[in-house]
Amino acid sequence: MSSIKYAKIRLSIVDSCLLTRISLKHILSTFDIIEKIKDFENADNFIASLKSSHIPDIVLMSMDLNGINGIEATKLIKKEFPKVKVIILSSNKDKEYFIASMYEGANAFVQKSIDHEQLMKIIKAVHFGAYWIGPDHINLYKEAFPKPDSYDLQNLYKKQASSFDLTVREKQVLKLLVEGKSNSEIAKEIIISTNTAKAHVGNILNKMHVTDRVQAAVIAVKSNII
Amino acid sequence: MSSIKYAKIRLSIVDSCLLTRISLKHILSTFDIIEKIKDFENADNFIASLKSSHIPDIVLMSMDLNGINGIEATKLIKKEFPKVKVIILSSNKDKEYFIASMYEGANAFVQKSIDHEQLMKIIKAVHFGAYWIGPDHINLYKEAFPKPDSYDLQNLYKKQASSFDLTVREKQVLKLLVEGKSNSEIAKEIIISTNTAKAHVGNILNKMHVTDRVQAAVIAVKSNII
DNA sequence: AAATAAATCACCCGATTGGGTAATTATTGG
DNA sequence: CCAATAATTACCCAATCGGGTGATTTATTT
Repeated sequence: MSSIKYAKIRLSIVDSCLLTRISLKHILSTFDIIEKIKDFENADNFIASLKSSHIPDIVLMSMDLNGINGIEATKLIKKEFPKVKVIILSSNKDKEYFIASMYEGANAFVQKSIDHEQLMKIIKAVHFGAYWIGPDHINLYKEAFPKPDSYDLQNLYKKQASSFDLTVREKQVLKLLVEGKSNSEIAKEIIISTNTAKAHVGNILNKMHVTDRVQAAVIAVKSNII
Repeated sequence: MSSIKYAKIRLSIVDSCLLTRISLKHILSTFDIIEKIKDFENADNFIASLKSSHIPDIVLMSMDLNGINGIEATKLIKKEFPKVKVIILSSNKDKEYFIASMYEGANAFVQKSIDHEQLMKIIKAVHFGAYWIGPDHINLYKEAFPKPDSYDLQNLYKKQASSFDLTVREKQVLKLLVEGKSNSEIAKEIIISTNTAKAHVGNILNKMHVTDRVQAAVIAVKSNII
């Protein structure tokens, strides 16, 4: 069987609870893919250690920590040591924890309730470059990406503005309208008369099938017609 | 060494190009983790095959196909057969392809330029449940998630509405305002007088530090104060 | 050359808005 | 219990808005 060779993995563990650190270290050290494991009781110490020398491939980072928490730690780590993969371990599956962790570039968001074999698989997948998102968060993950406007590969995210057939000038006016400018302010900005600005806005409302500028602005913002 | 055991993987390949299908099938079949490989020249045939019987664990789906494309196919597959993992193979690294694929629930978005060993690793990681996002798209991935408003675990996504200190009633009015309703329509909707609606709107404008309802609506939409 | 569309401006009119000021009634937190 | 806040309404006023209708100029297309 053509088995995949994994390079040895240098691991660090950051958790405020000593017993957790000891246990995790013990059980993970039985996998000889793991080269060495260092542990830290808080993120500050861990980050300080990165600066002095030993940079691990992966860090298992608990969410609740004394000092800076797992999310902020992820941000700092990814900023200065982007090669370090971060696996967030959370006992809380609060979706906001997940979303914020992902925003900061975490490679995995893992419930502490999983067993060590699963964790090991996740560590390997992450080491290879994968992201791991638990079943509880898959929907959030999907929703994080915008829905395509069509399934035509050429027009996946074709702005709806063009489907409204707004002219160049009208898009320009719409943009100012979205900024909350009045007709006369719009007029001043692009050097036309207030009457013309008014005419443009009227045409925009017609084309967008709405009856007032607030609706036009909301649709413009929601559908990214900048 | 405590090696991870992978269950055999049933694979399908969907690509319009016969040569690609043959070559891929040939090279992947040298990995005996792969149980059997079926191939299809378009997504319609593949999806039809799912309905008749043989459901694979993973499908390698080309983006450009005759008939429905890889993205739409992903949508249909995930809707009816959510257990099937979809790996999108694209020769084009257009970010819109990536984003749309991810929205539809693809498990990996892979450039066709990778080699078979890497592909195999990705297949394994995906089979376990991981997501794989290539280095070209990591930034897009990060940006897909909203930035936290703070690093306090209790207030990661505290809506800015509360920083505007809008009352419950005001938020209710703001919501209707965002829908493009006039003061009198708002009044009818929540059964208050037009004067009261007007007063609420005035207070909202003050609290949000804007001078007209369009700006309030735009800020509300952009900052998710629904 | 003719037709079409985009951009420009004017004038009218009734409805709506935003900014004040002021007052009444809960409700709630010290 | 008292002060503060929220929610309610009224009235006034100037400015703005949205809906018409109509007209001119300049490109672009046919």
